[in-house]
Amino acid sequence: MQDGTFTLQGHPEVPTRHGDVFAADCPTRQLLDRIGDKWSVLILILLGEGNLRHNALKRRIQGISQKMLSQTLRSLERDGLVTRHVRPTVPVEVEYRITPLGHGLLNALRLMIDWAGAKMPEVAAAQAAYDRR
Amino acid sequence: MQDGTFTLQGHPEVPTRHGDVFAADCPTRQLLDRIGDKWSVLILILLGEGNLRHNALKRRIQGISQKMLSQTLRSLERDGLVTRHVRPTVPVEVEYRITPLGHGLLNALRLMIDWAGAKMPEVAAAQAAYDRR
DNA sequence: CAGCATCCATGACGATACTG
DNA sequence: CAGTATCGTCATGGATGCTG
Repeated sequence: MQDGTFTLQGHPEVPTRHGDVFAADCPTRQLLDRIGDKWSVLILILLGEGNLRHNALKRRIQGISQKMLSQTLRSLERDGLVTRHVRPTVPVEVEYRITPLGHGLLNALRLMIDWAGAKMPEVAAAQAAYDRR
Repeated sequence: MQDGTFTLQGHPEVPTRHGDVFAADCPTRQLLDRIGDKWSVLILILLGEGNLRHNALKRRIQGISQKMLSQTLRSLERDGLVTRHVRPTVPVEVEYRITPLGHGLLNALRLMIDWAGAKMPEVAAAQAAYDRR
């Protein structure tokens, strides 16, 4: 395990040897840099349910601009999380599919997504309490 | 479950009723808005290992500015994920602790963090392949 | 030690217009 | 239909200096 890497398997004991660097190349930070944006996870979730074409995605994700959809899809494709399939009809038909790697990520996100659904109200309550002091 | 909420428990079947809105108030999006920033998760991980004072955190997280550390800690405190404890010594001593809510989130992130450690190299490889075409 | 205030650079994102 | 190009706006975050 290189410096700046941590896996957080156990708990307190064995501080997982992240030296004291917690470097920018820490994988968790790299991942968050990619999926921490406004649309990536949403797109992954939708593609996890089935292949979709550009416009279908656009319709499902209300509020996304055409530019951000393209940009995010490219980024996901570049990261090997989705693939792009063109059928040379007229006009062209482009379908996006999630890759096994992308599906693995989606699985890893599942707990987080469920936690959000269950606990964000508590977070909102904490915020309200904080703000009202 | 309100519109725009999804939990992704099962899989394809039962598309989890997110209408077609996928609204901005979807809890996952809200959560990502908060932890998708540059430092929140890192701080949570460190505090998950034990209480730490301001400067201790600063030393552990190389590269964080004083401003961002303060700002992120406030945000986490506001969200009920960490608490701030002041000892009125001279000079003051401020310790930050993770809350049960924060610990729950950390648990929910564990899979994601582990995935990052295991699979980010694959992502990097995919990127390299994409860029070299 | 802990932390706020200020200034500034960068980039994320949205709106709009145009192309194969 | 599936994009690219361009422009403007705004938020994020870094650097610096000051305070109790």
